[in-house]
Amino acid sequence: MARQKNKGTFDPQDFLATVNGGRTILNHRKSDVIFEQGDTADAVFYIRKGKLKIVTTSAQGKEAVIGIMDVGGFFGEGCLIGQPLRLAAAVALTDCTVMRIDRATMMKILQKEPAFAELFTAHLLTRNSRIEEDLVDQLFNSSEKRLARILLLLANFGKPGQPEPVVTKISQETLAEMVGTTRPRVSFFMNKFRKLGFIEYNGKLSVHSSLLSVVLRD
Amino acid sequence: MARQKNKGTFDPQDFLATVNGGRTILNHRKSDVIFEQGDTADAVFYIRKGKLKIVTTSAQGKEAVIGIMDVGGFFGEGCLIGQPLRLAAAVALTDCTVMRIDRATMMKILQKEPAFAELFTAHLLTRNSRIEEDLVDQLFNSSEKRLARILLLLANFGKPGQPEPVVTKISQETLAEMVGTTRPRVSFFMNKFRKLGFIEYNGKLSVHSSLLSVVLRD
DNA sequence: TTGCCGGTGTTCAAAATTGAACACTGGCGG
DNA sequence: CCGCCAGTGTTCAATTTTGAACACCGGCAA
Repeated sequence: MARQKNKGTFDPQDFLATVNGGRTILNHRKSDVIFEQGDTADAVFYIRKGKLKIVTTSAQGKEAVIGIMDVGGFFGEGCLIGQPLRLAAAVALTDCTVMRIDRATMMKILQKEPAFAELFTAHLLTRNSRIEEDLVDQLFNSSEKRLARILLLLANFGKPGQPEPVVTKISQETLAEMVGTTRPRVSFFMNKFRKLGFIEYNGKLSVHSSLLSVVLRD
Repeated sequence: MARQKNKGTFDPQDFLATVNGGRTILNHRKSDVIFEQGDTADAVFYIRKGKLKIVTTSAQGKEAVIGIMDVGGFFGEGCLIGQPLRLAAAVALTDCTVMRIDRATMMKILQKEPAFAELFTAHLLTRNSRIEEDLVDQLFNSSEKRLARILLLLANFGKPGQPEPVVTKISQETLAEMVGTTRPRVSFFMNKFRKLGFIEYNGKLSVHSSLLSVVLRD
């Protein structure tokens, strides 16, 4: 079982690193599709390394990024409450390593191991509040502010470290999908931000804290 | 403690009905504010009776309804991951009875009682997928479709029962906040829907399943 | 009865956003 | 070297959305 040698204890981190009943480790290259919208949903995933995006495609073919998941995050949880199919695709943004956990295994372990359940609940709460913020952002703010916010978030603002926040290359197309607008709009505002000295970019992108003024003004 | 007489067992429903360490029952009248945006966040709430809305107000004074919570739902969970202040207000839509659970009590019980944790996790997952849907709706659909969707959801579509779905009175202003648009827009589309026979309303509102065509078309 | 008031129906110009188009760039494989 | 191509900068008309305004309709208290 998912139990360690020192019997009687349970370490979630160890559980999430060990291949065993119902758990497998998968390696993906950048841009790989981990699952596709419409696939049958019978497992939850945990990210051990890398970053990925969750993308939905509308009937008209428009795409929207509804989440960027990072190390330590879970995704594909919808299947735990009876969603039979994936409502969105998961696409690797970098090379990444994920652990796949069967739905049944996941449910069992959530019941049996409070320490694990706690970890998972914390993830859900965090994710919850992030989506709520995204929704509010969408409802209240112009695309200019939304873009500024996304750039700041990508640059890990709020987290310690990174005195000069740099984001790895990301296309305007993807930014547009994340912000919920069109590419020309992103291009327009990126240039505006650059002219104002809020960001710099040639190949890489660096975001200055002065960009905050865009989000905060008015 | 939160333990029943028949020692050794734990019934979440019973727990959520019994006043005891860290738990209190509160009764609210329609339109009462259960907590305000900016209040200190030190408790989670569980709805035993009634319906309420979660509302955020922007710096510019615009309001947005980011959730309608019903019997059996939790709200105010943000405090469990260190949000010190309420990011939104909770306002009763009907008379309602809620149980207030101290943050500390909630965290303890989540650790100690798997059955309760399971209930809570299920709530989080459901809420999660609903907000995601709301976000996607906002990103993809026009205000006309969004209004149609909200009306259908209010009429409890998807749930069994209600052959002729009727919604209790709700102002166009509130609808506008839920949909994320302006009141004139709501007025315009409501009349359009009425003319097309998708809805009826004098005092009460009834929603026909034919309204689905608006959401599905194109 | 009168006057107030919340909720509604409607209009309209201003502003934001879309979507499609076109030219330009730099890298990369052949 | 050349051609291809993804990503970018830019334009612009069409469409959607906003925000403010005004009139109308009950109900209800004075």
